[in-house]
Amino acid sequence: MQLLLPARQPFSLTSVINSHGWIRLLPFNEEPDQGGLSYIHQLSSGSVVNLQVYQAPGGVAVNTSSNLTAAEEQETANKIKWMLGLEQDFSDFYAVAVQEPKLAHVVSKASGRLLRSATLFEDVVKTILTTNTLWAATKRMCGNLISQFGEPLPVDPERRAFPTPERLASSNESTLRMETRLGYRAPYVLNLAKQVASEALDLEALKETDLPTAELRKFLLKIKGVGPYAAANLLMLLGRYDDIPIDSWAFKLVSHEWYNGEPVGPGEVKAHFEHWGKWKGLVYWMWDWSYQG
DNA sequence: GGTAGACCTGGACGC
DNA sequence: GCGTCCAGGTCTACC
Repeated sequence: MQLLLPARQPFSLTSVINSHGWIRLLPFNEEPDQGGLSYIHQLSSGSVVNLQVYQAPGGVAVNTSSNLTAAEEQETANKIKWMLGLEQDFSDFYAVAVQEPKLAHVVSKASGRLLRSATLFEDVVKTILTTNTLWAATKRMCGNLISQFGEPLPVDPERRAFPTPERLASSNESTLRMETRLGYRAPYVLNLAKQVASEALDLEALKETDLPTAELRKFLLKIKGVGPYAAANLLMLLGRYDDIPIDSWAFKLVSHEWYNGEPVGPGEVKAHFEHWGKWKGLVYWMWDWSYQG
């Protein structure tokens, strides 16, 4: 079956897909032939579906691998709206970005939306998996989590959904450490899964919270395994752009852009984006860096 | 609040 | 093939 979902204009599915590396982490997949994406998702009913998303006039078309009940259809629509930021308004950002040549592409490509997972739990776990490691290892760890704990897609059991907090909470640190190869991150992921599964931690509520960004950042920093970089990354995914996810790559970019390759620290990175105010994180993310490493 | 060392994996490199 | 070094953020202990 197919759902048609409107998007606040301007909207570009290609820009969302290319917004960062999430598209290369399972259970996302690119659908290069048709310029879309697919995502294996376990609905709250327990059903596992393949959601194929394509650009359509005024928004996106979502093809599902099986027929959905009315409740499942509504849940799917809500998830896709969140994942693609269909209702996000970037007109204020475009108004300031158009004045900066390094951001000219943002307006012409309708960029700004960042690809999100269906649940904040999945995004927090994936963010933890990006820390202190190389991208190839992040992909491997994420793939291991899904292959070992994710529910299979009935029509193609090789493809699986991201594991639920309940499923991961029923695992143990040794398995996550040694078999899933999460290393020292294993207790962080297990602890997070247990907190979410027991409802001691309601991550989904953070999607709608009106907490000031500083308070939200403090909240995220209380999660074991989430430090300054991970918190800033998650704030970006939550639509809060007044913090910059500063990692070692940020130092290289800023060093090359403004310091002729000389070593820089967090202070220099922040200094170059401070005047962008509430948009500084997005400006950093969308900046037209010529440095490729 | 700031700093040092440990954590863990895998790629690069030298032998 | 083996051993060593290094990169990559966060945690804890300590000052």
